[in-house]
Amino acid sequence: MLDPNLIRSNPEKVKKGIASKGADPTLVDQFLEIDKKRREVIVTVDDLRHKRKELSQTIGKLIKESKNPEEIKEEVRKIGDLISEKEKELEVLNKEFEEILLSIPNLPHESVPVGKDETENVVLRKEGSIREFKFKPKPHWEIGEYLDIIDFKRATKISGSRFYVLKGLGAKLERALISFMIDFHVEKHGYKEIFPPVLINRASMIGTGQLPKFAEDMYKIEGEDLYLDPTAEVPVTNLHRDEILSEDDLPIKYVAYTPCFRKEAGAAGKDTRGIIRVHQFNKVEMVRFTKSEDSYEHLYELLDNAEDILRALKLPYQIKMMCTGDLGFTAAMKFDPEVYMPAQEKYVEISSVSNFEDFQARRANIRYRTKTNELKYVHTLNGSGLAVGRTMAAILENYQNEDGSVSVPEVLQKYIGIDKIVKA
RNA sequence: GGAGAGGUGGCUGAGCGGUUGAAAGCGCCUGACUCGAAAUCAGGUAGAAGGUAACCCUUCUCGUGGGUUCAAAUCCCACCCUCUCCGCCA
Repeated sequence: MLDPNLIRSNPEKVKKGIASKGADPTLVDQFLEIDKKRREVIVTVDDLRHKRKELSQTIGKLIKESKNPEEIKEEVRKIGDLISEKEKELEVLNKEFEEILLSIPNLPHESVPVGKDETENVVLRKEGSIREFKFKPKPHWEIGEYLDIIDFKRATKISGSRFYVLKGLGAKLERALISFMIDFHVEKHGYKEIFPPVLINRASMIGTGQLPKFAEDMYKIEGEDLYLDPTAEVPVTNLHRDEILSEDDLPIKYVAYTPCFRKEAGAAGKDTRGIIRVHQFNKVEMVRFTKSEDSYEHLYELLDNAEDILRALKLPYQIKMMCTGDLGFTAAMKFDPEVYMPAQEKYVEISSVSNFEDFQARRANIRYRTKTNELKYVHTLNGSGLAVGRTMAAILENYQNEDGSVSVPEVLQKYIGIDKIVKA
């Protein structure tokens, strides 16, 4: 959430910022109206409670002096009734205040290009070299079925559409990718590995910003206060919810593998073939908690960490900078590395690297104490490193051979034990 | 699931109806001593929401939510969580 004081002192700036993200700028006016009422009632309630406190203490004294306190008791009782009345009013206002604060998106960083939607994102650079095929490259789902390492039909039987089963070397390649990515980030980039739960409570979902606004894209466990993890960002960022860290602890760098579950509501008809858009996929996620002043340095480092995996796998990719309209609810700045898919001759998002500044930290109440005893909100960042299923799809397409086999990228060979996947 | 114990500040831990938002210790900050550090000594140090130009002032918070009372960390009820034992179990 945003700092309420920022909205109060600079409403025009906030309006402009959220409007550039496509949010309704009148949210700011609604906030200011509720905020004003709320503060008025707070003053009233505080005064009444102050009076009650004083009189109650007087009663204590009177009793000690064995004088009759009945008259004052009656007065305090009346004040008490008045207080409960006003408190009810305040409770409603507090709720409205909170709701509206939680529904206002983060402001874009001023250097983010203004744009209305994904068509106005900016490609910053292209990396790696696109292979020239002497034959027509096949899409990954055809390769996967031909090699009998991906089974879509049977996944439909046990679960439904947008699921897939990995078999044999396909399953092993998936495991190899997970291990490779985690080892790489731990050993080369200094992250600490986390293996979190994937059933997550509501408070955590609010902390990172999935709730209350995006409930329709999440799987909820019936009858329990639990949701299926949509990304490791949620459990890992919430590790430090309601904590006060020491400045010496920062930066904290975590890497976690989790399966991710998404309903993909509103994506009907999009990427229906293959393993690009599915309800359950694996992802290795990097999360950082930093001091407020150096989060942007960390953002570029995080982006480079994600790219490092693509470089190691020798996959061609491009870096896209998201414009304001495609930043999403929580990010202040976001880069999407996109991998090249030769069969479709297009780039596909394979990672997403964001700085949330203090937006999540305010929601999740994650602070740190500076050396001079000041309390500040941390900045949180995260980036996929990488989406495992999409990486597998990219490998199948980029490393395919004319005979239908797929070569194994060099860095994965020690994990999978062979250098080529051939039809069994 | 059953029985018992417990949830208090950054941490440990006392308090169990009325200046107790809370003893003590640790940690942290400032100062003294020191060439510097350690040790020692002195002082400071919970968070949030409001009010105020400011010094400061007020309210709320002792797991969460209700209740009793003029007044609740303290008494009562419900729930949540943690620990120990028992049962079940990959």
